[in-house]
Amino acid sequence: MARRLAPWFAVRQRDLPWRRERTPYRIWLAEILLQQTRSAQAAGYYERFLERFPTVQELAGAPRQEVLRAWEGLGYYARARQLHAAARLIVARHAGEIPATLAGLRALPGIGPYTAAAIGSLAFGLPAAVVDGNVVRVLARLFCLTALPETAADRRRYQDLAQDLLPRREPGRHNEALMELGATVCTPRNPRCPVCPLRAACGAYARQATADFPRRRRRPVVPHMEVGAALVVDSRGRLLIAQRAEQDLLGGMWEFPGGKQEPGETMAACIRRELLEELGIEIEAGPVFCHVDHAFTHFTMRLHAHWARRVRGRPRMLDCAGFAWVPRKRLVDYPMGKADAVIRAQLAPLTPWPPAWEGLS
DNA sequence: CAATCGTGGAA
DNA sequence: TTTCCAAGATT
Repeated sequence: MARRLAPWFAVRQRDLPWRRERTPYRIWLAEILLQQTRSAQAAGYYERFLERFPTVQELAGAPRQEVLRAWEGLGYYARARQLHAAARLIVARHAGEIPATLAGLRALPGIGPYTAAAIGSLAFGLPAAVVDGNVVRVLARLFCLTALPETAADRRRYQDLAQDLLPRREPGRHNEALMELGATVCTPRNPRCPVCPLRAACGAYARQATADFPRRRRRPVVPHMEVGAALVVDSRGRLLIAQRAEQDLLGGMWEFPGGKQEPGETMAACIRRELLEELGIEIEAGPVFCHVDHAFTHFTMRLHAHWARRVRGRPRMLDCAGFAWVPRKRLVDYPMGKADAVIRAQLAPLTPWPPAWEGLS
């Protein structure tokens, strides 16, 4: 298998930014960026991130908000927080060197079984097999495996098989080739079997049953939420934004404050309640500015942005990690999730500013 | 183990 | 239009 894969990869591999100049830091960064993320989307972030944080020392020395800003729009923001925390650990405890052992890598935040094997093999030549979604799909088809990759026991079977198939020569190259095959040939739907270098050995291809492997689990129906957000504008045209708690969804990111609508509650009442709970201020909720539909992995939401003004009280950090009154043009300095970023973008071109909502200023 | 954690592209 | 799922980790 490795003998057929290597020459194919040598010729067919894509030109990706993290394949141009390989250092442990760059390999680490690329692997974190690529977790649950397509290479086409990760590529732009990789280059901008490296330009902003060329070394682990500069990453470690940066404020967390700057790191989140470089990550804005990519999702799974815990990756950015953990990358930053790991960089600080590497500088503080490893003399700025990325650990060169699987155990050392695994001990860093954000590095699990896959990423440890990927960095270990690609950066340090360690004989560790990677098992990602691509590898599972390729192996399931090659060997007609019916094991579902979701459970730990089945996961181990894929891991053991991949380890058995790993050549001693250039294990990193082999790992990369197997993933590349899954990404470009052995795709989830409509695999390009005619050009596959492993076609002759593929059980699923022999049975003409590639669509049956790997088996998949039904995805549960996701709930829907109606969420309100307040565009609280002060007399100088500044907007009130809040920072989400570390452990929450979109942890550490900024948002227009608000929250989930309760049953039987008007959106205006929802927004008033949420700002009282989160920031301890009384507001008056005004007209709708816009709404944004957004789909997360495990729920969908419609975010309703209402104009609002502060009636009583000063903001306090009751149920948030921070707050700020920010001029409209400075909003881009604060990392936001997609839905709030859409609202922010719609605010940007508004004239006049502040908007002429009766009673605003 | 099972749930949680984002976003976007492809079919 | 809807569904699937991507170089997974953490709790």
